[in-house]
Amino acid sequence: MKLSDSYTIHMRMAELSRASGIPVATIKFYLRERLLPAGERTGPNQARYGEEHLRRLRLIRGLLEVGGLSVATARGVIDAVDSELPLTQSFGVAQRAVSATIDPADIDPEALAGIDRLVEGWRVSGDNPGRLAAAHVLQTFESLGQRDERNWFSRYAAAALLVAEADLDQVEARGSREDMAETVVIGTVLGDALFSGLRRAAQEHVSTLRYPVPSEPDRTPTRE
Amino acid sequence: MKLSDSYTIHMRMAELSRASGIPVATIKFYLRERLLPAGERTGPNQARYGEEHLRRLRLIRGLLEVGGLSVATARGVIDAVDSELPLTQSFGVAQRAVSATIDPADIDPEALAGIDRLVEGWRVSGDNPGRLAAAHVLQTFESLGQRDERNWFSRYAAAALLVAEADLDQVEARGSREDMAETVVIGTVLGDALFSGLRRAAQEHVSTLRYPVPSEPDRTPTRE
DNA sequence: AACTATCCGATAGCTTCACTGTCTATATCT
DNA sequence: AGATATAGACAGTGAAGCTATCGGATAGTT
Repeated sequence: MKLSDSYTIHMRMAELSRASGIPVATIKFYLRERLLPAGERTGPNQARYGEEHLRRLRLIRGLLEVGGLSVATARGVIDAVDSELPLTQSFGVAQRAVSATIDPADIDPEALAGIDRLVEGWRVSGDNPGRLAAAHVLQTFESLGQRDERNWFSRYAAAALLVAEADLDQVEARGSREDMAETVVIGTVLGDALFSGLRRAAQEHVSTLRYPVPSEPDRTPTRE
Repeated sequence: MKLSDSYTIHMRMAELSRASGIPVATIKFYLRERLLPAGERTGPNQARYGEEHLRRLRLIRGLLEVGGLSVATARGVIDAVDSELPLTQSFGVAQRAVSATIDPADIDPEALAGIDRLVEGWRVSGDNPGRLAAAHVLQTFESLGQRDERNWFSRYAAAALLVAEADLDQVEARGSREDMAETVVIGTVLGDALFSGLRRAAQEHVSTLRYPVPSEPDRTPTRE
């Protein structure tokens, strides 16, 4: 059992389960749902799994757990990684996957115009899912009486541009098309989560800087 | 119908439903779940609802639909708005609400250290939910073989700082404590969604700039 | 006062989702 | 040979977010 970790060329179901920490029944479920490709058949009711299945399982868990995707959505994303699509289309698929499908009809045209003003000069197509999603959020903000003070929203746009540039740089740093496609998908799905986490950490930081807690006996600058 | 919009001091259930676009059964459900406060009682089985209920319903739908919160989580967030907590604590509640509760035990200490390196110099407490969430994402990135190229992650951190400053500015621009608390909560929950949308629009923009589509007969710079 | 529409609150039911468990006929390990 | 494991089919489970129905009371109209 110790051995198998070093050269996991072939695994049977039980070992794949142990190695991934995912119950057998769940792996079978992912197989049924075509999230995980079938193993290499060695008989009518036998199959072997390899390193790639382990890797794929980690991707699946990442998309579901961290990215919060549904199984159906994750399948779409995974298909995009596997397909031979050009990179730009991989972006599109990944973006559509993480965006809730919004009917452009029930978005206030004024909110849409508001977003377009924010991203003035950007080359964004009309049906970009991010644009629609952002307009939907803007509409919600406004219906809740949150007005845009001190360029709140345009500072979001500026930050989003920085992140998008970082994303593209990261993608370019990968070698093959497959690696790039994988980075596009992982980056699109997990990047949202990473940013959210960092943003919340930054909120505490900025908040502590601006409103120091007076009573506390001089906290240390960082954690714990 | 047109009239009632102007002075909706008192509404009965049916009108609240019509005005909000939410089915009566669903409103009752929200009442049961204590997302929506009970109306003003006028008898043992009668109640009136006002402007504030309409407003609250919009908040609920925003949290659930746009923010993707669960009903249970939304209740926590709403309680935070209603409570008399100091602002700093409202942030904490809102942050905890949007972050999946992560057991610090099953986060690789190295991933945690990785995040701490990214946010070097920030005043972030050890149990900040964003810090843990970010570490979890980092760990997932690494398990998927995504290495940090060209300062990918630290550029996220820089952008997060920009956004957090914008957030705090927006909060300060509100007048009363209640308004500030509300902005904290709405901003924390919906801000994630707004950023994600803008990021995806920015991705298309940057991607189009870097890899212009050659065949297309010279697209116009912006939408449709 | 009668009649109809609506209300509240309780409870049960529905649908989707992501698993989880059971079963059978085979296959593999020892 | 006999214990254990496997693929695949299928039924079951539990949570979540509504949705529908009912009984008794009230509101508004006539």
